[in-house]
Amino acid sequence: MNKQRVTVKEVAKRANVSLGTVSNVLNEPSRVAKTTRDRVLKAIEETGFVRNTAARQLRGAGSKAVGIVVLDSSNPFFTEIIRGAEDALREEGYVLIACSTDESQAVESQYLSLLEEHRVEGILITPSTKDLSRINALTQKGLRVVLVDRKTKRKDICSVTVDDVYGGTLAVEHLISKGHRRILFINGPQTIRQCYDRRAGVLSAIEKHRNIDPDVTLLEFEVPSLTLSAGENASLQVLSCSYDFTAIICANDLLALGVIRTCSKLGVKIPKDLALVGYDDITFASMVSPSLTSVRQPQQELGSQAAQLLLDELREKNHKHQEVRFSPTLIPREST
Amino acid sequence: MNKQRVTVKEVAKRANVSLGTVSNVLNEPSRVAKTTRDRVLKAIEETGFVRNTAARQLRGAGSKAVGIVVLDSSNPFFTEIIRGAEDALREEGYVLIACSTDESQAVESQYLSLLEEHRVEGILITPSTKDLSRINALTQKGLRVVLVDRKTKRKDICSVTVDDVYGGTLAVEHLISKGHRRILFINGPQTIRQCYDRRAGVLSAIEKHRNIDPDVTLLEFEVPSLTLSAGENASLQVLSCSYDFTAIICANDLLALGVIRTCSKLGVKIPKDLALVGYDDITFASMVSPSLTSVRQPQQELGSQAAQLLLDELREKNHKHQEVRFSPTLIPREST
DNA sequence: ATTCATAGTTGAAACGTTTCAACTTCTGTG
DNA sequence: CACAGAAGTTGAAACGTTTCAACTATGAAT
Repeated sequence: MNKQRVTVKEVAKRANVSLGTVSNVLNEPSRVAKTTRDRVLKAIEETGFVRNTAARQLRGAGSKAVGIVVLDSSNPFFTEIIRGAEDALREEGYVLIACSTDESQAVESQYLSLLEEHRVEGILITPSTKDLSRINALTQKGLRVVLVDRKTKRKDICSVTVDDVYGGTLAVEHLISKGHRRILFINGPQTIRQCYDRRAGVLSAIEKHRNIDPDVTLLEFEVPSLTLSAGENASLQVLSCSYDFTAIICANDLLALGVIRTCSKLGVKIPKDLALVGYDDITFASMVSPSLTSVRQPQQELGSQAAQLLLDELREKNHKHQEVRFSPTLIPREST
Repeated sequence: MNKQRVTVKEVAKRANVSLGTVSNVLNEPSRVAKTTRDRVLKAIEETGFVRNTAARQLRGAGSKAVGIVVLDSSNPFFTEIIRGAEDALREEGYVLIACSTDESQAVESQYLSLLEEHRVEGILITPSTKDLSRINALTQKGLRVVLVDRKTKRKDICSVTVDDVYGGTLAVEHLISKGHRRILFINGPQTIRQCYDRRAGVLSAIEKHRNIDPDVTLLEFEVPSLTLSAGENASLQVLSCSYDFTAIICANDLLALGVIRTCSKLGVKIPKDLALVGYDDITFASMVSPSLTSVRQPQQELGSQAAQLLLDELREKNHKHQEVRFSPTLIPREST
C-alpha cells in the first residue's frame, strides 16, 4: 500500500524535465512543445499524480470550494437548493461544503469559522438570525456572500429570494377564478417572514377583488406552528364553528395535509364542499387524495442561481450585485 | 475593504514574539508562558487572524475535510444520511463535501478526482456501480473509504448497511401476528439489491411459518419501478383479478401509497378489507390516511456511524475494519 | 557569418503554516 | 556563587505548488 503521494518533482524527474515545465503542462499547455508535453502527460499517467489543491491555493489560486449554510440540510426545501447549487458549482470545478445550523447561533458561528479557515471562495447562506453583523464581518474580509431566501438593504451583497407576497396573491386569484368568495386563511406566526409576506399577498389580492365584488371576504386563523397536527386542530375548530367559507388557503402544505385528514374524518368532501390550496408543493402534495393544489417555489433554481451569482462575483471584475427574485407558480390539482 | 489576509507573521509582530510562539499558542498552549500567551491571543483577536487550513495541510496536518458521494443528495434517504454524517464530523472539526452523482459514472469520477485534489482525509460513498475498481485505486493511495449501504468482501474497507433481509421478515412477522395468512408481495426489479434482499427475507419468513401452518401462502407481483403509479397499476390489476389475499407488503412506501390511492378509489377499506405494510417509513407514511405501517431504516444513524468509522480509522493506529449492519424496525400504524 | 526574434525550458523564490534543534532565561540546590 | 535542569522562546527549514526572470536552442533575415 503506497501512501506516498506523488509530487510534481517526481513527475518532472520521470519525464526528464524541470518542475516548471510540468507546471506549464498543467496550467498553460500551449507553452510546452508537443513532444515534451506528451512525455510529461505520460509520466503523470504512470505515476498517478494528482494536483494538490492546498499547495495551489497557497500560491494564490482559489480554494475551489464554496460553503452553503442552511437551517437544515435534510429539510426538503434546502435539500433542493443545495442540489441546485452543487450541480452549478461542479460544472466549474468547485466543490460544495454543506453546513446545517439547526438555527443555532453557536453552530452557525462554528461553521462560518471552519469555512473561513478553509478559505472557501464564497458562502451561500440562509442566516439564522436577523442580525447580519457576522456576515458583514465576512464580507469585510473580502469573502463573497450570497444570501439565500433572504433580502438585505445592503447593495453590496447578492441575494436570491422567492416572492412570497406574489405567492399569496396567486392562491387567492386561483380560488376566486374558481368562483369562491369567502376564503379562510390558515397562517403561521407572522414573526416568520414567509408567513408575513404570504399574508400580505393574500390581503392585497382580497382587497383588490373586494373593490369589484363586495361579497369577497377573508377569514383568518393563526396557528402556532406550521405542522400537520396544527392543521388538524385548526380545521377541526374552524369546521365545527360553522364559519362561513367555501375555501381554505394554508400557509404551507403540512397544514393543508392536516386539513385533509380532518375533512376525511368529518366527511367533508374536498373539493366539493371545500376547496383547499397549500403552499410549497412538497413531493407528497401530488400523492395524497385528493391531490393538493399548491404554490410551488423553484428551489433547485434558487440554489443554482445563487451559485451562478457567486461564480460571477468571483470571476467578473466589474460584477454587479443584484437581488434575484423568483416568482412561485400555482400548481392546480384535485383539491380545487 | 481590507482583503489582505492576516498571517501568523503579522500576529507575531504585533505581539512582539516569534512565529514559533504564535504557532505554539495555537497548537500547544501549555508550552507558552501565560503572559505571553495572553498577549498573543490579544493580538489574534485584534487582527482577526484566521488559521489557513491549506498551509497547515501542506505542513502535514490533515485537510480536515471528508467527502460524501451519493446517488442524489436531494433524495430523502441520502439526505438523512448526509445530515447524520455532517453532525458527527462537525463535532470533530471536520467539514463535509456533498457530491451527487445521479448514478453517472462520469460525474462520480469527476467528483472523486476533485476530492482527491482536495486531499480529503476520507470518503463516504454509495458506489454507483458494482465495480469497485475506482475505489480500490483510492484505497491504494491511502485514502480512507467507508461504503454506505453497500457491502464488500474486502476486509480492509469499513461499511455500514441496513439488513434488508431482516426488514422483509419483519413485515411478514407483523402481518402473521395480526392473523393474516395469505399475503401479496409487490416488489421491484430484483436487480436492485434492496429488492432482492427484502424478497429473500419475505420468502424465508413465509417458509418458516408454512412449516407450522400450511395455510400461509405468498403471492408475488413484480413492478418495473418503485413509484407511486406503479403501485396504483399493480393494485388495480391485482384487486380486479380477485386474487386471494388479505394483506399486501410493498417493497417501498411509494408503492404502498399507490395501493392506498387505488383502494380509496375502489372502495376497498384499509385495514378492514386489506392490511398494508410499506418500507422506508418516509415522512409522509405517518401523514396519509390511513397512516401507513412501514419498515424504518435508521438513516441518520447510518450516516453518523459511517462518519464515526471513518474518524476512528483516521485516528486509531490499530483500527479494526468492520462491517456495521443496522437492523430496521417496524412502525405499526393504522394500515394494519 | 552575424544578429535577432521566437519558442521552449529552467530553477529559485514565494505562499502560510508547523516543527525542531538550538538558544536564552530563570530557579533552586549544593 | 557556580551549576544543572527546567521553562520558555527563537528562526530556519520544509511542505507542494506556481510564477517569472533568465537562459538556451533554433531558425530566419541580413
